[in-house]
Amino acid sequence: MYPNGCKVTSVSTNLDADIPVGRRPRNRRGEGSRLRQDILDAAGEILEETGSPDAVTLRAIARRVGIAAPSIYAHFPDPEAVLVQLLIDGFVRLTATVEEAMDPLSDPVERLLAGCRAYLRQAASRPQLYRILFDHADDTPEAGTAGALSLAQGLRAFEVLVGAISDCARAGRSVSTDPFADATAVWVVLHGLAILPVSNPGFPWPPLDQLLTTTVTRIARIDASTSVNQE
Amino acid sequence: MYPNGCKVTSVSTNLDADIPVGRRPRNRRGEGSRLRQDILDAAGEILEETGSPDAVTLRAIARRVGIAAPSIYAHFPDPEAVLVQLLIDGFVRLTATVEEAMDPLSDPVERLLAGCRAYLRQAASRPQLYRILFDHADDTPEAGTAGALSLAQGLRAFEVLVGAISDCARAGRSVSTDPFADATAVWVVLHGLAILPVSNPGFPWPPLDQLLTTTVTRIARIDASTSVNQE
DNA sequence: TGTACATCAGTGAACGCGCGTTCACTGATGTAC
DNA sequence: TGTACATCAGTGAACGCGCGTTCACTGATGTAC
Repeated sequence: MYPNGCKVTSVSTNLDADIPVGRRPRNRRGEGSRLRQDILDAAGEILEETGSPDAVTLRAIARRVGIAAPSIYAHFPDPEAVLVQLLIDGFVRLTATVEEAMDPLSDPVERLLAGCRAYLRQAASRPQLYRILFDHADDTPEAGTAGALSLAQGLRAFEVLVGAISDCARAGRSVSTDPFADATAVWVVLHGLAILPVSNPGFPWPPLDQLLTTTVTRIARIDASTSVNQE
Repeated sequence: MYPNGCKVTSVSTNLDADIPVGRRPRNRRGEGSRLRQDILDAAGEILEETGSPDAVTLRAIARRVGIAAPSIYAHFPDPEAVLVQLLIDGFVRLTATVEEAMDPLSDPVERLLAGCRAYLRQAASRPQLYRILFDHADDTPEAGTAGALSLAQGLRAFEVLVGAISDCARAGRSVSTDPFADATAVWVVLHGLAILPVSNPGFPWPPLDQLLTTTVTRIARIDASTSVNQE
């Protein structure tokens, strides 16, 4: 929140309800864009704490960052734009994490499973953001900007998944005859595993990593004898 | 909206912005509880149209039903209670639909698949309600009341699913050794299939019913030769 | 090296809006006599 | 059969709140001379 590490020495008189604790030290000249990242961080925190995009208001962000609400207009045209940027960043991070996890591996089965695990790890790191990434219908206000990009990003990541299953089949490790349909099923499982344990913590979940491995292995029709992490 | 079928003859002067179109004819004595259902119906419509529980406000409901906002207090203590009732009803309907679809069938594989199809059909009939049923984290305000009930209802429906897979195994139609874990995986798939096609209509989905059948068959380890709807 | 000044980064007061909630009320419906 | 009256089903005005957005402003930072 205070990236330059300054302590706020003078205690705020706190007359304005919008600025409850201390005040953020102003940025040096040319460092105004730091506030932009602080705004995004604060918005992300609010989103994870409340789980509701509607709670990400200009004034809530301003309170958290320690600035006056109108200061946000210097960096974003309106609160919707903050949310859109949050979604875009989330999508980019998700696909980047999956690709980085798969890239260094050569064994096709391990590549597939590593990508799936990375997907769930990234989703779990910001569960509410992940949920909103996929749950909003496409006709939602933010779909115009973020929706188009998310589809493009998602399709790119999806091709990696299809490729991984194709590689398994080519290597004789899978008997899949329709890698695209099987990749779709894998994605469906990933989404369910990313959402349900978060929203239903009271359910007696079996070990999730084993559930993932077993299920993906069966869906992608990977020969049990050739895989390491078998049930 | 006008359950007794009366037409509103006098056009409202529309001075109050909360009552834009006509006015609802008042109920006869003893029929006050009709308004309760009208309120729930209106709230459900708002939820499906906006996709946001925050949009289900007292005043939005009142506008849609054609009453003054305070009239709702005669039937619900606050807007949260309307939403909670909506979620409870949704959960009851979901589990009832699944059980009704499975009940008349004797073949264990067909029972399992029919239950899964009924689950998706019911979810698709009110996609936003379904989403909110499962997506809200348990620490959300409405979790106190609806969360507990939803867990109980959900576990009951889940036992039906576990039983169906066990039946398949007992009948020699499945080689599943862990029906509980397999039922969990099937639920994960059902949730993904209920959510993703709605939120990502732009994705090139393969035929969903075939995707469901294939995936559930593989997860529950049902022998391909004994099942009818095989790929 | 000192000083006037432009600019950058952000402030504070104000507005109108929709919201939840309260309160006293109204007028049609049914009932007791 | 007629009439006074209790009750039911809902109204309308008002309040305080948090919100998005606007506007004129301020004061520290750096720069030109």
